[in-house]
Amino acid sequence: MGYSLKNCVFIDLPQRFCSNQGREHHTGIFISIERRDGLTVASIESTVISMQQMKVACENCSLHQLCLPLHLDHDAMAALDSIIKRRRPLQRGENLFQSCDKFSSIYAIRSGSLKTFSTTNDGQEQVTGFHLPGELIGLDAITTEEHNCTARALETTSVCEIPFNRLQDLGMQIPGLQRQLLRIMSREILEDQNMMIWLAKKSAEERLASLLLRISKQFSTRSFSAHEFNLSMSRTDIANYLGLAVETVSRLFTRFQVEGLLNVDRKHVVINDLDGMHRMAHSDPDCTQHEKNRLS
Amino acid sequence: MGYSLKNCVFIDLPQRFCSNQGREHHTGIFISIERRDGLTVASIESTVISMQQMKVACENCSLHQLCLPLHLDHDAMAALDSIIKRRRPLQRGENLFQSCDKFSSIYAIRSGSLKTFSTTNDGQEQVTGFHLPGELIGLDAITTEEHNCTARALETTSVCEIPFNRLQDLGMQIPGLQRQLLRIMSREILEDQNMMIWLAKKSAEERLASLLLRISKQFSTRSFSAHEFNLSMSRTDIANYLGLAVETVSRLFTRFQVEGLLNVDRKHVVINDLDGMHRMAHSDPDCTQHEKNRLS
DNA sequence: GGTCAACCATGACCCACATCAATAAAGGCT
DNA sequence: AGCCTTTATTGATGTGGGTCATGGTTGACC
Repeated sequence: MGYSLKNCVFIDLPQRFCSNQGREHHTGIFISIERRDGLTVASIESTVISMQQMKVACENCSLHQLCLPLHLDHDAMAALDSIIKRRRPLQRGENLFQSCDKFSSIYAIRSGSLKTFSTTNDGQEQVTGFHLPGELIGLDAITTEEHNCTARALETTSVCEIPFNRLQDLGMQIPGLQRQLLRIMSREILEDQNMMIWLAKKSAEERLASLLLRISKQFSTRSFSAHEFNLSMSRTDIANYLGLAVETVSRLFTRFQVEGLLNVDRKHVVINDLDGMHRMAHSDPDCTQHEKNRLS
Repeated sequence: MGYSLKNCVFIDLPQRFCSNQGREHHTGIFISIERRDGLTVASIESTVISMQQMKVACENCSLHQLCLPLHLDHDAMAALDSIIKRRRPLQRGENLFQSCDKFSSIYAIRSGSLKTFSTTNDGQEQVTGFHLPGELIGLDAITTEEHNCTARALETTSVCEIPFNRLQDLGMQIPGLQRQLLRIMSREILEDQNMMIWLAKKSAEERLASLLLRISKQFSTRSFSAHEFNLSMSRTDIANYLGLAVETVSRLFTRFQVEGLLNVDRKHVVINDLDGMHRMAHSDPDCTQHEKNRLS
């Protein structure tokens, strides 16, 4: 396993390392070195510097093509930047927002990962998604003006908070921003519908294979390895998300391993046979019909 | 069973009755009389008149509170009205749009009903939704600029076509329109996520009971009976939507009948025991957590 | 180092629902 | 009316994956 500096990313200083815990815009810089698979293997705390010096701006953010893919000029970018609140990172298990919280902002994930889940009235949880850097979450709360699910950090996670009202105001000024928002929400609808298809039609092995392929693809679009990564979520979360029992997920992992498709050691996954996984999934959930037509 | 004139609605003249089939804005008026349950029991063709005389305008439309619930002044409403294309009604089985069609418009359903379904790459269909008057469809195509599912009429169905680009232009002028669009899309995300919960967690009987309750609620918000209605979709569509086998759906209908919850004769459904149905569903899929908190 | 709590793996058993098959009823077409 | 296709119902049988139970790891904390 090789370590590479190209995967060195800048994230906010976790609160426990932070000298001024009280302030919302805390200062400090925390450099973490990530392995190709996204696991943080080392982290260095720098001299504490001011937020201004740090310049964690959308303009410099390697993810802005993912979260709001727009060609904005310097001024528009600065305007967008000015409304974004950067909060202290969440610890594993902390909630970004909870079901029934008043809706005021949407959030762009900068580093780490979260799960979103809602609770049915008979008390059971249903995981509705796993979210990686570059994704926007909280969009489902716009209608109700209250959050309908809880977002919980799966590891140390840092997000940009984007106040929705101010974003709306900005949308009247920056051409294309509104449309981009609609586009992102449209994509989310599409993804949820794809998810409905799996849940209604796919067998357990197809579901797990599809999920692993999707994670693999997400890592590779973020220029990590598509073959080797660490799952940040537990077996229980995976099972819940896929509508299966934990035991089934466990058995499937070992079966995939026996069949030589992958190696798995707890959270660490190495996919040996991507083609075989595709055959196992029997359909790529992220490859839409029109993409397929284009390819063929 | 009583017939009531309050349920008499105006719909477009089906093409086969229409004297000038070629033109997009055909002329003619077709009055259908509906029973409380929404079934068309009689229909009368009037003298052919011009579209201008007919004045099917948003302002007069009984559904505009459902499809774009906004308080617009006369001018804004007229502007909205001017971009809407009213096309000839679809016959049962006709497609409004198909997967891979270029996306240019969203559609508001005026009368009738449609199903949307997508096709997985191994050829099987998955019904992603049933849609009633007042709903907007086609929103999932904004990202890809191509439709990702097919919308097919379940009965004679009339829609308003809303060109998306012109709607976007209008959004820059009419305050609140953009936000309303976001709100509608947000609601769709929410509904899809609820659907994911059923599919992952609910038993067959819970799924069917939930669906029937949802349909009942939809009818009642459109001021039809919540107890008695006609299903416009086939058993196959229901089974497909719920991720079950047709046989299972059929058996469940008879079981619900034996248990005295409802009477069913082919497409005609009378719910005798709404409370019992709620108990059977064991959770109301449309009642979100925050609504529940408010109620308790 | 010891204890406790999560988390994960694996075997034995069983049931809800799919699948297969046969029949019946309804609707469309000539 | 008669024919044919589609749609719905019902029964018999099989199985995928849920449930229950046990034991093994790992990591946090004292």
